[in-house]
Amino acid sequence: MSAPTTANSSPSPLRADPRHERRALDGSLPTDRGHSAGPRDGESAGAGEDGGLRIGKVAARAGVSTRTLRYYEELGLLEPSGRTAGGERRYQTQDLAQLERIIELKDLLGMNLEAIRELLTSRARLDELRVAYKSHEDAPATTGDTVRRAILEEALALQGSLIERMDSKLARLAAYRAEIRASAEHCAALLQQLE
Amino acid sequence: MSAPTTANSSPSPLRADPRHERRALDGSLPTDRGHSAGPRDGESAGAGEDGGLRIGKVAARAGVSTRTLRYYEELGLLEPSGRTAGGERRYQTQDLAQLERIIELKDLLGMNLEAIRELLTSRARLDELRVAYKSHEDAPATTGDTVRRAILEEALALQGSLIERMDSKLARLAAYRAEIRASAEHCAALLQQLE
DNA sequence: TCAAACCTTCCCGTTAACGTTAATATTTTG
DNA sequence: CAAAATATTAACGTTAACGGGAAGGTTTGA
Repeated sequence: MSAPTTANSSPSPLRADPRHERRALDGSLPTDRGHSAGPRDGESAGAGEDGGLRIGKVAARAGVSTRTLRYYEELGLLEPSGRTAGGERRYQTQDLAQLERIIELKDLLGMNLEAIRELLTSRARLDELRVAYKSHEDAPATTGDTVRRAILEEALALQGSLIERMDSKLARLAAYRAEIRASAEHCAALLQQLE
Repeated sequence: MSAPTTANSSPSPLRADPRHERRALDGSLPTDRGHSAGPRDGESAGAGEDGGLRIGKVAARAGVSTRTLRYYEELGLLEPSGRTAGGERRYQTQDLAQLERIIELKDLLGMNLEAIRELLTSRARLDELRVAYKSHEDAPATTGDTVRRAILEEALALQGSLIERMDSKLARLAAYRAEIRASAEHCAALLQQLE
């Protein structure tokens, strides 16, 4: 039911990983997908070579409908990194990751899409902060420290509230589980007596 | 499609008599039964002394609307233990507990009301099973054991599936938390460096 | 090359879970 | 006991989160 291809090697969001060179939500991917003389098809038909995945493929992989993806885009939750000249959406790896997050937040925390959008906006903000942090890394300490501190503190606050939220849910879930568990053990004990 | 004439006074045939006292599950609301000399109003309004709580009070305590309570009743999720001669709903302690469960299941597990109804039906079934179990407690072991065993096994299966469900959710939630947590700690470390 | 498959943007429909209002009855309280 | 508060049923309205189809353009595989 879940995506089998769990390339779950997602690094910590705030980790300074230079490989992740994604700018802001500009989405200005070069629509020029020239046929360079290369391997013309990796292995899957639905996926463009380097242009990204088509919507149908993404939907199938994530177990949602194409309508859902377009809806998420309409709400500002998930924007494909690019489009073809003809206007087709092309999703890339980070878009898939984003979709995963959306689905997780929806299923796990039961958040509605608007709340998720806000949260993801915060998350995007964190990415921005990270970039900003890096860009101030070599600034003179006099002004740079102030900026860096502010950035980190904002990030910490964001994450703190998220964690708080999750902890609350975790605790309540655990309590509920314990309740059921106790009753189950009682049953089990009774069954034991019959042996 | 759905007939508007919802038989509101249809006692669930499968429902055990709800008058017996529940013993697990607190369901303990501040039973301010003490009307000693002092601030006399306390909560005189809304709560009948022994007839149970009126719908408005129950709704307020649970943080839902009266409409919601009636809706839950319409769906067969929550039926007040009694009614007044005039037809007003009167909720008792076990009804409040039931409402709590509904809300928990909705919020925590993100279940829809239909699924909750099924689950609660199962739970009611468990209560029945317990009653049946007790009533067979002094039956001759030849036939009694068979019945008891079947009862307990059904109960165990029900609880097992519930726990499984919760565990899955717990694990995923914990994983998600860890992810956020790691990034937060990275932030904290960076902040530390600035000191 | 060319049909099949897939995509695009509207736009209306659906379902769950209530909200809201209306017209009326009941309960509480001064 | 009468007013005020709260309740009842019934009916229609709303919102979120999509589903589904039409009319037409784009990509793709043979």
